[in-house]
Amino acid sequence: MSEGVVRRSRRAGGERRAYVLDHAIAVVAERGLAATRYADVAEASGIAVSTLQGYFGSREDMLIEAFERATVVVVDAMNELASQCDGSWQQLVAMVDQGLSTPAPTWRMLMEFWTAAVHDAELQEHAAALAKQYREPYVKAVQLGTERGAFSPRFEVQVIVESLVSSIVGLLYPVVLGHFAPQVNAYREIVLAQLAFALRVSSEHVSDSPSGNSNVER
Amino acid sequence: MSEGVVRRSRRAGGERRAYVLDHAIAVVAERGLAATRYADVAEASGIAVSTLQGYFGSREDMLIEAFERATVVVVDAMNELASQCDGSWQQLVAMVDQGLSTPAPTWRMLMEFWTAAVHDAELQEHAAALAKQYREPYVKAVQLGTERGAFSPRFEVQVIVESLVSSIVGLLYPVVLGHFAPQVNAYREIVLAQLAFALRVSSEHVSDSPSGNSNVER
Amino acid sequence: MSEGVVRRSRRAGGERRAYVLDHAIAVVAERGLAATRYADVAEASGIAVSTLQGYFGSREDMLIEAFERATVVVVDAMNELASQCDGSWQQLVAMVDQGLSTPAPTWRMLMEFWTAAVHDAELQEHAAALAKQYREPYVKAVQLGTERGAFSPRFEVQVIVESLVSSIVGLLYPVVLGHFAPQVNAYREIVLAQLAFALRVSSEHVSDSPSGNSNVER
Amino acid sequence: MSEGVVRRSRRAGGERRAYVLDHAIAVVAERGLAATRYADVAEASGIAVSTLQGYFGSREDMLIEAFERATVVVVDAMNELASQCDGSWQQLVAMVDQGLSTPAPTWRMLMEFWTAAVHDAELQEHAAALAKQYREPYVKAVQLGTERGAFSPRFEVQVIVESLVSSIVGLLYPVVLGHFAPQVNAYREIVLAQLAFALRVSSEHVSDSPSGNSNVER
DNA sequence: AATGAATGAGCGTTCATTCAT
DNA sequence: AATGAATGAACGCTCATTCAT
Repeated sequence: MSEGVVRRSRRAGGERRAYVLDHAIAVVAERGLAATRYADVAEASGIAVSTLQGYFGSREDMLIEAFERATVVVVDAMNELASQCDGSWQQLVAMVDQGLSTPAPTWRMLMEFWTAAVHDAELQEHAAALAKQYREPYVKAVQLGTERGAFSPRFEVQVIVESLVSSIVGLLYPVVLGHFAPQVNAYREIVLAQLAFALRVSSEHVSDSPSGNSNVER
Repeated sequence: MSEGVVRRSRRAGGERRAYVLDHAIAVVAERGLAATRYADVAEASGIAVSTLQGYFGSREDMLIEAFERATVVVVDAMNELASQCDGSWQQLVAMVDQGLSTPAPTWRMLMEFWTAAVHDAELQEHAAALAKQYREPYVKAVQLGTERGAFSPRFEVQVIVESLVSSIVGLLYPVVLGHFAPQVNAYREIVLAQLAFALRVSSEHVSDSPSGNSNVER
Repeated sequence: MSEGVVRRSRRAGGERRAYVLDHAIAVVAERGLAATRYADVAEASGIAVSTLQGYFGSREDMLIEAFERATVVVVDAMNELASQCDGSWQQLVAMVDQGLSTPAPTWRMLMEFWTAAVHDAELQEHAAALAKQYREPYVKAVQLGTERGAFSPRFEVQVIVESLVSSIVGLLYPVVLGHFAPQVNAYREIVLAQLAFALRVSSEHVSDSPSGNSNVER
Repeated sequence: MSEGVVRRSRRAGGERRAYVLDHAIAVVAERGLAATRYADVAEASGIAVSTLQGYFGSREDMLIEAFERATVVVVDAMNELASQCDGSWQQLVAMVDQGLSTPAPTWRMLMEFWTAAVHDAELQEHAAALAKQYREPYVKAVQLGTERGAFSPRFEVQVIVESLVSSIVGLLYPVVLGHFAPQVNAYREIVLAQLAFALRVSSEHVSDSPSGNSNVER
C-alpha cells in the first residue's frame, strides 16, 4: 500500500526470482554482460520482460543481483573449506585445488563483471567486497599455520595470498579462451611450489603433495 | 566474421588512420569496448564519424584494428628483448619485469578484448595469435637456456611458460581494479622463485636476482 | 466513448468511492490530468491500484467521475446563492464575488478538464452541461431583476451573462500561473462596472457597492 | 567537429525546422500537448522520428520551440499595432479587436501550453515572458494616452491592462469549446465599455465606438 | 576524400490492464 | 470485495549506417 511510484520491492518474485537469476547468469556467461538484454533473459527464462522489470527495477540492478548470486557460490564454497580451518598445508592445498578447478562458466561470469566493474563504480564496490571475502579464508589459514609453527613466511601474509590468488585467477583467460586448458595438474604443482616457497613450509608438515616437498628436497 | 561485400579499402586514411586508432585505443581503455561509440572516437580524434566509417567500414572493424595495433606494441616490446636472446636467467628476469610493469591502460585494453573475444569468433582468433606470439620469446629463452645447460626444467616448456604468463596476467585485475597494486616488488620475487623452481636454475647462472638465488640457498 | 461492455458496477466502493475521488481531484490539480496515473491516486488514497480499477473500470472513467464530483461543488455553491434569488444587484454582486474568489485548486481542476475536453467528445459534453448549469443562476437573476425593473439590459441576457462569466474565468490563468494574483479587489470593481453598464442598473437599486455607483457619478 | 555526444545543434534543420514546427503546432492544437508524440509530428510532416530528434534533442524541447514559434506570431502582431503607438482610443480599440479575433487554433495552442505550464517550471517561465510581452503594448498605449490627456484612469495602469487582457482571454474556453462563439460583436462592445470606464476616456477622444460614449451618456 | 544530414532498427522503461487468489 | 502478480502495448531515445554533396 502506498509504495512510491517508481519504487518496486527489491524482493519481489520469491522463488521465481532465483529462477530468473540463474538464467540471467547463464545468459551473461553466454552472450557477455554488455550484450545481455532483458529480451535474452526473458527468452531464456520464459518470463515476460516487464515481469523482470518488476522484479529488479532496472537492467543494471538485475545484472548486479545476478553477479551477487553467482559470486556467493564461490565465496560460500571457499568459506566451507575455511570453516574447518586448521592452518595446515593440506588445507591450503585443498583451497588451491578448489580455485584451480573453478568451472569455465564461473570464470566467464567473473570475467564479465570484473571487466564491467572497471568502468562502473557500483560494480567496482561489489568487486572489492568479493575480493576481500575471497581472500579472507586464505589469510586466516596462513596466519593460523604460522602461529602453529607450520609456516615461516618470507613475505607479508597479504602479499603471499595475493600472489597465490593471482596465480589462480591467471588461469582465467587460458581457460575461457580455450588455450592450454588441460594441463592444470602441472600448473597445480607449480602454484603449490610457489606457495611452499613463500611460506617456507616446514618439511614435517608436508605430506600429500609431491610438489610440496619437491621444493625442500633440492 | 569480416570481409563484408562492400568493404572499403582497408588502407584508406593513411597517416590519419594510425592517429585515429591511437585515440580509439584510449577510448576503449577509458570507456570499455562495449561502450565505445563512433561518436566517442570522433570526439577524441577530432575526425567526423562518417570519416571514421570511410576508414574502417564498420564499428567492429575499427575496434578490431585498434586491438591489433594495441597488441602489436606489446608483442614488439617482447620481441625486442627476445632478439638479444641468450637463454640466460637474466634475460628471463628482464622479460618478467617487463610483463609485471605493464601499464594499467594496456591491461585494460587487453582485458576488454579478451573479454569480448570470448563471445566473438574473429576476436578469438586474434587472441589466440597474440597468445602464441607473446609466449614465443619465453619458449625460446627457456629452450635455449636448457640447451646451454642453464636450466633443467622439471616440466614441459609449454607448461612452465604458461604458468609464468598466467602469474603475470594474474596481476591484471588487481591492477585495473585498484586492489593491492603497489606491492609489485614482492610479487616479482615470488614469481621469479616459482620460475627458478620450475626451471631448476643452475646456481652458477644466477647472479643479479636476490630472489633468484633465494631458492637455492635454502 | 464510455459504457464499454465489461463495465463494472458504477457504484462499487460505497463511501470509499467518494474518498478516492477527492484524492483523485487533488492529484489532478497537482500533477495535471495527463500525468495522473493510477499509481498516483493509489498512493494518495492508500488504496491499491487494482481496487481503483474495480471501482471505476478504467483510468478515463475514474478521471471523468472525479471531474463530475469536482464541478458539482462549484455548481452547488452557485445554486445556493441562486436559491435566494431576488433579482437584485446585490445578489449579482455576491455571485460575482464568489466567482472571483474561486480557489486556485478549483481553477486548476477546471482548467485541466476544459483543456482535455477540447480533444475528448465525452468530456466536451460534460463541459457543455457544466457551462449551462453554471450560467443558469446568472441568467435567472438578470431576468428576474429585469422583470422587477431593476435592470434595463443593453444586450441580450445571454450575451451579458457570457461576458460576465468570461471576465471571471479570464482570471484563471493569471491565478494558476501566479501572475498578478493579488489585485483581485480592483479587478472586482471593473467587472462590476462592466456589468452595471450592460444592465443599465437603476441607481436606486444600487447601494452596497462602491463600484456600483461609481459608474453613475461621472 | 568534436561536439559533445548528446549535444545536438539546437539550430539544425534550417528551413525544414520551421516547416516541422508548423506541423508540430498543428498537431498540438489537434491532439493536445500531452498526447503529441514524435510519431504524430513525423506523420504530419513526413519527416522521420529520428530526424526530429536530431533537430530538437528531445520531445519536450520540440514542443517548447513550437510554443515559442506559435506565440511569436501573436506578440509580433501586437507589436505591429503598437509600433504606430499614438495613445489614442482608436488604437486600443484596434488592439482589442485583434485580441478578440484570435483564431481558435491559436487559442488552442495557448491553452495547451498554459495548462502544461502549471506543472512545468520551464514552460512557466516562457508563459511569464509571453504574458509580459503581450501586455507591454497595452501598457504603453494607456500610458501615452494618459500623458496626452486622452485618458484619466481610475486604477493603476497594470490593473486596467490585466482586466482587459483577462476579458479577452476569458473568451478562450467559449471559443475552443464551441460555446457561444458567434456573438463576439456584442462581447466587443461590453469589453470596450469596461475599458472606457476604467480609463475615463475623454468624450472628445471617442469617435468610432458606440459603446465608447454610451457609458458617458447615462 | 571528407563530411553533414537523414534514418531505421533496437532497447529500456512506463503504465494500464488482466488474472488468480 | 480487495489485492498482488504478470504482462503487452506504446513511447522516447541511442546509435550505427546510408546518402548526397
